[in-house]
Amino acid sequence: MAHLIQTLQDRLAAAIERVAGAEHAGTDPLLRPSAQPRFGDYQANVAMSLGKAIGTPPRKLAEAIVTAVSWDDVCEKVEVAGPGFINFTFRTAFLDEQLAGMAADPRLGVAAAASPQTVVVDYSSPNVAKQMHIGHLRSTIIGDAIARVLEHLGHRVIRQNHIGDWGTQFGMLIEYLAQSGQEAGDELKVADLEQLYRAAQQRYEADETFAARARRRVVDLQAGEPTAVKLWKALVEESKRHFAGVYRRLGVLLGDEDVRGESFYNEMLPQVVRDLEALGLLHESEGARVLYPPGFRNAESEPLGMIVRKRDGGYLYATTDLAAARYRIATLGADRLIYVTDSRQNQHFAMLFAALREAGWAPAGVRLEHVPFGMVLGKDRRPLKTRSGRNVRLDEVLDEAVERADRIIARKNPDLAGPQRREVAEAIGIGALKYADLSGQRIKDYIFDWDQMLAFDGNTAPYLQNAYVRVRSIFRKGEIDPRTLPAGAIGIAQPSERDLALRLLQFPAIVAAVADSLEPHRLCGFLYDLATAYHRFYENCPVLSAGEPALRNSRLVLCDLTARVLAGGLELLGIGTVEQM
RNA sequence: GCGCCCGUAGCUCAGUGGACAGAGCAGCGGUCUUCUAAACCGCAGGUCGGUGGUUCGAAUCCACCCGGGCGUACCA
Repeated sequence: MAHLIQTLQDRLAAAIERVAGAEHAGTDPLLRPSAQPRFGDYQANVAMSLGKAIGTPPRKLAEAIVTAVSWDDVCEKVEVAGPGFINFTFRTAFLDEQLAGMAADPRLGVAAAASPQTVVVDYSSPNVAKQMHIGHLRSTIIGDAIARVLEHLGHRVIRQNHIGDWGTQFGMLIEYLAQSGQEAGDELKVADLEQLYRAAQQRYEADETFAARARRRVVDLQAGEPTAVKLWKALVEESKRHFAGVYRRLGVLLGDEDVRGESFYNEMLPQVVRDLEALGLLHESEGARVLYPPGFRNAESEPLGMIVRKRDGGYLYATTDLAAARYRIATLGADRLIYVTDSRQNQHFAMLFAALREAGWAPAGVRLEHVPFGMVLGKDRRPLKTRSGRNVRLDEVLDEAVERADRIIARKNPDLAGPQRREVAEAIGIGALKYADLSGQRIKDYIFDWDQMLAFDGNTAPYLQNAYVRVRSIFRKGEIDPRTLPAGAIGIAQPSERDLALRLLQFPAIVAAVADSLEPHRLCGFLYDLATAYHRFYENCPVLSAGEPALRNSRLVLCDLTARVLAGGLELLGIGTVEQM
């Protein structure tokens, strides 16, 4: 079933073609929700811009568009106003019908993509042998939301957790483990990875003999020497267990099968360089092999290059990223590559994409996208750190989120206790944390503020979760199973019902917009507006005591639809709901 | 220096080239014998960093400037 915006859009396209000719058939009708109720439900602004282009007075063109096709089945009123706005007011019966269709649809009107794509989403990417910290939060949460949305739309989503499991730092870690009696083959038990890392680093800096042995271990590892490899593998395995624990708690859909670390591409690196050589794209600079994508300048305004092979023959992240992208396109069959990393890597990805195009490894049809995001700042507007200046550990952040949520629930709803309260605290705390990260424009830095993210007012997860709870509480109180409701029972009677209906019907378009823009905050904004519309409805429209059975049924269906969109929308963001809070 | 990003109410943030710029918090004032008041309603609060430009129309697009952040090859 075409959703209502699509219906209007299609009809506008037909009208424009009839009035302005086939060459303007594809013109965007500039359909928007109306700025004010007196301008109807939706407005099309196409007449002003198109009128100018084809030399017809906008008002005249608007009137021609209005009379070119019939709107009667959809709109009770179509008016031309001001300089050439076309204002549409839907027929209530049409809205009823649309809502009924949405209510009967398990996908809530969100159609699966007509031509599914293979999309690789690269996100999270923590480092082996280190605790996950606050710096991994945004990539993990935003990337997961994006992957969920694309998957829901029927795309084949391949998650890639590009963990940092390779590099010279493993020399000191291996040497440290070996010296502390860790036997190759033992399962590694490292309670605190961060501590191990620091200890190894300290030793490396203080002890020259140790450092020399550590460097030797790097060579061993690269050569596949069994002891070095075993210890390295043990480190990777322990780290993956740590990551999995954090992901489970965060409700992030990254599993072991999604882990494809830097080491995976090792054996491809020489070939990458050879192929770039063969393409004539590499130049010599101070002993390194360098690719210069056009348009990049360094501090001295000389061409800025990507080093793909160091003077000493080693490879860098640029080489690995090239190999990974090529693998994802050629082997995994990706139509779209998405990288969710902080905005500081903007230039790196711009160069990487330019290089991929230049090498012909990313054909024109493949979409390459960096999804940049800003930093997490403390209230002092400086990057968030602990008092001692260290990175804030993610598991500590999660604990604190749940603790704080638990305290709030204990205060506000003393009836809730025991394991149920714990479960609710988990959903509220983690949800609040994730939502705070998702609800603003991702490119901006955001200020990490417990009180704000856990507030039950404003654009927060608890507010949305509470709106859901309030809906569900109606069904509990009325002892009604929403599945037994007749979906077709909707009959809008009140203005606040109509506002709620229009809001609900936007859901499919919003999900599509998020999939295209990769901006989850749009979905957040929508859910917040929906919850607000529901609360107004809730104030004005008694449900259980609605009197007439038809009205009561209609409102119950509206309630259920609201609950399903709220829960479904939050689910797309990776945030859970609870029945009571 | 060059490049990228940010600048909207006291604070935290929305805002798709369209009609008088919107929320939440904080402030002031209302509304619970009635489905969770964890809510709702109202009042007050703005040279949309600045100056030009494009446009019938600019917070939104362009140029320059002012603030702030980040990047600027042998880490990732």
